[in-house]
Amino acid sequence: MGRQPCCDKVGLKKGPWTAEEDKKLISFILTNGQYCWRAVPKLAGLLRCGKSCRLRWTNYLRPDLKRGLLSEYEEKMVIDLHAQLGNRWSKIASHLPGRTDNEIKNHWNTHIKKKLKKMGIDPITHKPLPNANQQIQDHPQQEQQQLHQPPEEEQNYQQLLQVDFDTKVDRNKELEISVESSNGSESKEEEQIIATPQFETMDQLMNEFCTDEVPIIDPNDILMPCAPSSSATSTSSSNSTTILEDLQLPDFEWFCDYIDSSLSNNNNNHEDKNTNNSSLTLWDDDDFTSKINWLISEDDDCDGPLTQFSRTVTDSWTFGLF
DNA sequence: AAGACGTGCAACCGCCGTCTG
DNA sequence: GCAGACGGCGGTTGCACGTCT
Repeated sequence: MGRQPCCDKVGLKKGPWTAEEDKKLISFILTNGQYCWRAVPKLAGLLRCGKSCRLRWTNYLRPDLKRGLLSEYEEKMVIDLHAQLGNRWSKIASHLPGRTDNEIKNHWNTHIKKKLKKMGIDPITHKPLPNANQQIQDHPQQEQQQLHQPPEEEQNYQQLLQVDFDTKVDRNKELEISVESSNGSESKEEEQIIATPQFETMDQLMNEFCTDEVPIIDPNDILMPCAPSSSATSTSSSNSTTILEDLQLPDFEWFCDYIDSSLSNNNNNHEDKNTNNSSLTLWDDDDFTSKINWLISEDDDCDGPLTQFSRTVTDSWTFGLF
């Protein structure tokens, strides 16, 4: 006999999640943490299968997620990592704190692919498209010349991938990403990939990550304000800065202080949490839970922001808050 | 103004390796 | 050891929204 089925799949709801369902899922995980997705729907009062709950949580509700379009820096990383790893989106995502594999996959398919094709680069092989090769065969003299002078599109591609080192250093200072050194569990193939990055400027960058581990995010990262999205979708392009100001939300410092004191007061917990997900440190504190309860409050007399504003608006700032 | 078309993204589907009873 | 569920992953779909005609 194997395990019990995760759900009977009868009468389960599908399709987009409602704010109500989100609240239930958030409340449940805040209270119980994430341990057994099979049990989550029943215990949380959701007519969803555990898989759907897990997906919703990891791709959308997780507090350490960044929202909005990928930055130029992140996009460069995605392109380079894709050149090395292929469509292994989860691996790629593990190098980009706060980004999900789904998000990166979507961004690749909708933005980067087109960008590369426009530049004459095959998004699969990361090499010039066959047309360019054909031209080389037709004009061998040009080929010789191109050995010394890469074609324009390739130069553009290199420029696209050329991460400004100063920017990178500043960015890393800003993020202060905790890096776990590779423990040798990686496959040799992947070690080779990481050890010999395609682009020199990515070399140090790649060595700072363990490919299989999601980089531990400094709590301060989670607090970074969401950059106003330039997405075409109206829902995600709301001006979060203005909204934050309008809301007069409490200073984010309380959360930094909370994390700092929490971690310094309990080293053992810190270690345990690090092995899991730094964001999960949130769930253990009653005070924090009460704050979240306030955020998602349904009380008519004292509505939390999540109930006061439309979902699209809250999306843009709650994650910044976290 | 309205229908057609294009775009972006959340969510689903199905496969696979791992784990459990 | 085995059957079957779990969790993770990548591919795909469907819908909402924006733009074009």
